[in-house]
Amino acid sequence: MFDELNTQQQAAVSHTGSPLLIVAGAGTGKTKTLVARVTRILDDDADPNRVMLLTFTRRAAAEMLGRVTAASPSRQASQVWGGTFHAVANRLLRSFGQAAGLSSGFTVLDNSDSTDLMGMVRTEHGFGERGKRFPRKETVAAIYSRMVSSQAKLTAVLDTDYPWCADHGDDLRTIFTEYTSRKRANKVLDYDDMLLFWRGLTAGAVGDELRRLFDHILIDEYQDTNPIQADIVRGMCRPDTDLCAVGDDAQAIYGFRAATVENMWQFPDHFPGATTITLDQNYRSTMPVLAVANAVLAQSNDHYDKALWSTRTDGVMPTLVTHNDEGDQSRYVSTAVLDARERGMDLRDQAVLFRAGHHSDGLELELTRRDIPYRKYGGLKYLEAAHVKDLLSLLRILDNPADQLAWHRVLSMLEGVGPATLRRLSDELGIDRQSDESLSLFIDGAGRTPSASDQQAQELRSALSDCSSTDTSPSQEVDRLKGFCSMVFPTRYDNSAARIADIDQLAATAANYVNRGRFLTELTLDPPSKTGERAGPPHLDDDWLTLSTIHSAKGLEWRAVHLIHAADGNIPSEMSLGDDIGLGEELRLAYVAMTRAKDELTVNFPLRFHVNRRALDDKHVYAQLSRFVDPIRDLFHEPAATPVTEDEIVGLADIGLADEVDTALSSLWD
DNA sequence: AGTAAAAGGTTTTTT
DNA sequence: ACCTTTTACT
Repeated sequence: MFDELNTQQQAAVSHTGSPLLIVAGAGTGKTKTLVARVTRILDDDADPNRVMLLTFTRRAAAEMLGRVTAASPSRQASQVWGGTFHAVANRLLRSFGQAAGLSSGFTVLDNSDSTDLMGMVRTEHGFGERGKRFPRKETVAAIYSRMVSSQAKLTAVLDTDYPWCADHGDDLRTIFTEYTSRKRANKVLDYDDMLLFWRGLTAGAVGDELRRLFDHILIDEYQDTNPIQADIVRGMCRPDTDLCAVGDDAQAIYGFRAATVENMWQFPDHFPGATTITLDQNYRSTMPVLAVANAVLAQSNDHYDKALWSTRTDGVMPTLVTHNDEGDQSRYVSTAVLDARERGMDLRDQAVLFRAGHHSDGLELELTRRDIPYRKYGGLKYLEAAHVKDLLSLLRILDNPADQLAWHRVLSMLEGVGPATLRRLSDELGIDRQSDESLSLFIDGAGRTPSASDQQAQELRSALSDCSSTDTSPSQEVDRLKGFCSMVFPTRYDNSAARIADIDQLAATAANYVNRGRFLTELTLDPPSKTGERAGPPHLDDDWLTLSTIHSAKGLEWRAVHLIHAADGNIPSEMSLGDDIGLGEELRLAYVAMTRAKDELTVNFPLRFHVNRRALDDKHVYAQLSRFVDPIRDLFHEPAATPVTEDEIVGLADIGLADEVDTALSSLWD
């Protein structure tokens, strides 16, 4: 493995004796180098349990460790502490949390949970009541999170990022105070808490103990860490800890989450004596693709002294295609994907990338019509679907009866329970007082539920009873609770059958776990990405096209990349036009998207797009090509706009059918 | 009074 | 698809 590396990569792998920063441009073999370095460390007889590999997603960690194992299973790479900052934080807090006054049975709140809790507090304090404008709960939660993770004062955050909320500083303070104490009382932690508590532990009494746990710490995607994460890294290092961080400042795209490239730039200051090694030979893409990517980056105000180069000087010019509207774009891309497959590129060698989750809506319809299997990453998560949250809330009250948020959600599922009844029930069950008795009280019949829901309440009580009294596995519990869901879903949701089917899928996922709490935590820290609904069960198709937001595509590569909706306002997003910092990030996003392509890059741009998301009306605007692409059009091949021919629509029987049906219908009243 | 049904308006990116 | 607001029922 070592022999296959270039000189710089080899240096990065074998370096010892001081902290190491690897500055690795896109496609320069960063993963390969990290894998080789972990391998080398284990071959040097390190105890795998004393090696920590922090990555941006759990998938990345699993993949890297898998590759270490593949070379030689005896290395026991699975023992390495691999995962995201949050996943490792969770693991450490379960064992050491007591030192910080944390109950080991805490529940983790995901984003929408914390937003809901924020909303609960907001409503209870009567903010935003009729007439008075007040930031929405999403905004309140976003302000809070930005404040916490950037470690800035509330007033500073309001000034720079939320000037229109500046008037509500005092009310926000009230909400934040209450939100925090509510979290503690409910024994729940939000994402930010996990990092804060980890950092707190390193600074506290058990700090030395923590620092003794690991001899080797490796961190991937260091440019996308926030100040707290940088503190954690410093806090986990002894003077002799072997530290290695890898990053690329040109690919920093998580500024909205308070990540800062300062962490990379200050690495030599934070870790005196640090060595820096730069990787700049790109092994991924052809020169024509890199020429475009480099030209995008060169437009930045920031100075990136990296021009990627490759020995792959052959290759086709990237293509820039202008379409009339989104429909044309969807049809063109679908056809292009199939054409590429005919030329020998499997669907799995191709990806469609876009700025925002909903940008693929139209394309997904077209792919479904043509029976092209796909998987979508990023965008709306399966876990965020209301009915899935319903079921998870049921599991959560079993796991942590102090979880007020989960109780509220569960009780509201009952017919006839609105805000008023909910308040009364909470009182009768002691939910607002975080009584651990709430669950047993409820099971034993406490809490006067409305008569309209007698049957439902009875089923709920008995289901909860079955799941809490006997020694049941998570999947059995999901299965048992499904009965209650089937009673409640039909009145609550439109397509209840499909939603109940989703519960089955959840039961299947649960089958991999023996412990309910663990199941819940892993699900929130590493949510399964939603697959296209028509793509079928994941394992039936062995070849599928990837649809992904640019953010979720980080670190991945495909032979062919189709970038869609490259209009100004989408890339860069119009939300980010306010300041140079935002704009810079959008530019890097475009750069990340383009550097995912190995052989073929196509940039698509629909001239006309609907103002309203669901395109229910015909309101539209004419868009301009992305400002990042327009100045460098000469680096692209631009085919003459070819209208989609009728041939390409063959097989789409419903085109004519819709007219037929409409005619038949109107004949009823004409 | 309190809940349910209907209408209206909104969504960047994610651990 | 979802959340909030409005209106209509009990």
